[in-house]
Amino acid sequence: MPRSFLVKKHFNASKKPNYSELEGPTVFISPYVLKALPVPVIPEVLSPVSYSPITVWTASNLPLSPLPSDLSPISGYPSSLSDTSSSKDHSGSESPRSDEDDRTQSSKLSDGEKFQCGLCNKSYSTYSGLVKHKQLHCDAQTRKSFSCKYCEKEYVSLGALKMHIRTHTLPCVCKMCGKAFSRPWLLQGHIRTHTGEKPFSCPHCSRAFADRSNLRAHLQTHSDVKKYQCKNCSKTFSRMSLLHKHEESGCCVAH
DNA sequence: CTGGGGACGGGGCCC
DNA sequence: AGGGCCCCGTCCCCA
Repeated sequence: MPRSFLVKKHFNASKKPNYSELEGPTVFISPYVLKALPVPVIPEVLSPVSYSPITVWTASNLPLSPLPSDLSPISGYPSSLSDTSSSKDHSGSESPRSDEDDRTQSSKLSDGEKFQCGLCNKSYSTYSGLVKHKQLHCDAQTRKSFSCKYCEKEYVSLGALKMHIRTHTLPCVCKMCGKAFSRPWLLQGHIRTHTGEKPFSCPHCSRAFADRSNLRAHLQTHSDVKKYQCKNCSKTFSRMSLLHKHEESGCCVAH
């Protein structure tokens, strides 16, 4: 499954966004453009978008700290522990349990890791580490998700939601054509379409590409056995889209 | 119709 | 915690 589809899409994905209709803070990030253009550049600091007070979670109203009392696992636990949380957080996938179960499970473990998440069994040396984990992952999961106010997408973590919201606000604007992008590096890639810069060269031929993904796809054309293979006829393709076309056309085997 | 290139989206990882 | 980058992917267009 493509990672882009880890979230539900409720709109026609084939439509490209109408950038001009989307509003939000803008930031111009390309030093190249800054140097090249006589146009006045106003680098605005990317600030949180002000959202209307509705019930869905957004980047600005997420219950980061403290959690609502009905969600907070804090009661009954020491609050003065330093935050020396253990290894990186990891989203669990087990079946949800109640908050009370969580508190019961968040009990003392071994010497190094004393607090355990009741949902994914991940352990932390401090209670605050456990709280941070639960806020960003497991509590979010048991509460379904963080929902975007601009669309109906849902995310299991705050960071993912924040990143997604940028796809609505599109804060990175090309000074040459006005096109807007969600992330600075997307804008940088776009600027190469203006400058003609192609920093990604094929080691097998003289071609160069502005986009690393396009080079990767191109490299497939040099391979005898390509990455995407038809299950029916074993024919291989350089791109998944070509494989899909092949399969949809009926392949060479009757279904 | 097929294969390939161009442009771009988005989640995850790393610093 | 946030930004940059990587990787994987899609869509559109054209030869």
